[in-house]
Amino acid sequence: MQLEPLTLPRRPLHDDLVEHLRDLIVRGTLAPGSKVQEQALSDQFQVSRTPLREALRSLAAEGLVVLTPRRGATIAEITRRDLEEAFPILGALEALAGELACGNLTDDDIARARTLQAKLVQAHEAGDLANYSAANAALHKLILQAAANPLLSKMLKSLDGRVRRARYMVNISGARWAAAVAEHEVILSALEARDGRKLGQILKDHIANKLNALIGQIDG
Amino acid sequence: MQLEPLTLPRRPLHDDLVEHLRDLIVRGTLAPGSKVQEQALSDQFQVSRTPLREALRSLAAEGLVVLTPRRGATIAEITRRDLEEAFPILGALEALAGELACGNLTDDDIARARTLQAKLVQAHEAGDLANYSAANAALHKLILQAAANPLLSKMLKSLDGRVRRARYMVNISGARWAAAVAEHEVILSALEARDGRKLGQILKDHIANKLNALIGQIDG
DNA sequence: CCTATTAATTCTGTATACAAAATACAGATC
DNA sequence: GATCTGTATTTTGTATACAGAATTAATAGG
Repeated sequence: MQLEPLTLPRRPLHDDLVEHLRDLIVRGTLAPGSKVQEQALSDQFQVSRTPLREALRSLAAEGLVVLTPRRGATIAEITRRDLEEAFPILGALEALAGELACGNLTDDDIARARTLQAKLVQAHEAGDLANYSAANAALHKLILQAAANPLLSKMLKSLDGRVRRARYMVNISGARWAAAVAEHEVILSALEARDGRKLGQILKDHIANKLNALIGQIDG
Repeated sequence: MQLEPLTLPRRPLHDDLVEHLRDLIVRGTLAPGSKVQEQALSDQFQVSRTPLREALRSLAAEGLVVLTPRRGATIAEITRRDLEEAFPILGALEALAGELACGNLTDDDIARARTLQAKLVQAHEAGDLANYSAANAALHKLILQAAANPLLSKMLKSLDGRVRRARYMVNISGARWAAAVAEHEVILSALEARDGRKLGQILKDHIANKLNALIGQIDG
């Protein structure tokens, strides 16, 4: 008899390092622009430089660290220009995800989306940012799953990692929050109508508005 | 007096390896699905395993190789499903590039584009695939430069690497070639009109047609 | 006291070494 | 003859070692 693979927890060290470091970077613990001393970090994590260097290469591919030959690694800065470059791409890909999702959405998906939207509104009214973010993330995940394009999911996740750091730096304004909730209502209606083109356009605008809100806070 | 950095040619080995390996993979010399023995490859390139492994990590991030823990690296397969996932993304991003480009195109850019289009038509009539491809690539590059979004350029380059391998496997049909030339004429007219929305839509369709042509050849 | 040059130190890039896991192989058992 | 089990070999994962470049400290000269 054949047992299930059972996913034994034996994972390479550098994979753990990638996840841990990504978390530290996205959360801002490792500050943008700061130099990464390989020796220091590998000492701190109790590993040798070899797996650490491999992890840094992965993170460099994601754009979270910058590798300069013979000069080592630094945590990638996140400039206004970076955001202005990333957000239109994010918008285009979210729009694509929306369009693709509309072709696959089941009635059950839409019902779940409506439930999440209710939670989102409720969290907003309660001023509960944590639950709002959770519902928001769940909605995005639902759309991505319906889009059924793993490569698209992966690319969006990577892009999101780049810009998420900026959101950790600023706190959402009351006006922007209310506007976002309103936009989500429109998103839901397009979703329920399975109107791919409209959903795509709305998601694109939604992302563009996010960028403007962010930029307004980062520098006048 | 301070001399310019002068871009000394001292590049890390793994960067060279990345480029060389990418070339071998894209051209099909390293066949999809084949296992990559670290020792064997590092012996062949006369380097140690350390830089080779770092190069493999970079290529894994690009999606050209697949790393399985404790089981090593294999050259990524390129399935019909992979193409069906990658092309819509390629289309969305090319469309975005077109839209962005329209906002920045100078008269000189448009003049150069028209010249390239003429070369493209000429090469097609002469049956000169090499020059056609060159003109085609130059046109794409022109649009990307006008789009002025380095991140977008980088992502498109990476995506292109994924699908380019498939194009090395099949040869373009006469009908598809003629259609592509016709589509390029429409692209040019949208570009001359600086009609971003239209250009985006056309580029998207153009990519979708490419996918269909490819799929038709890979399997019926 | 400041600048320029040089020496010392630190850090990266690469090679090698070793441990553990995976694979291949051989013999044993049914 | 096929399958299972234990051993040998190969291969990956990680650590350490060493050479050379980059940075910093130190010293000499103005």
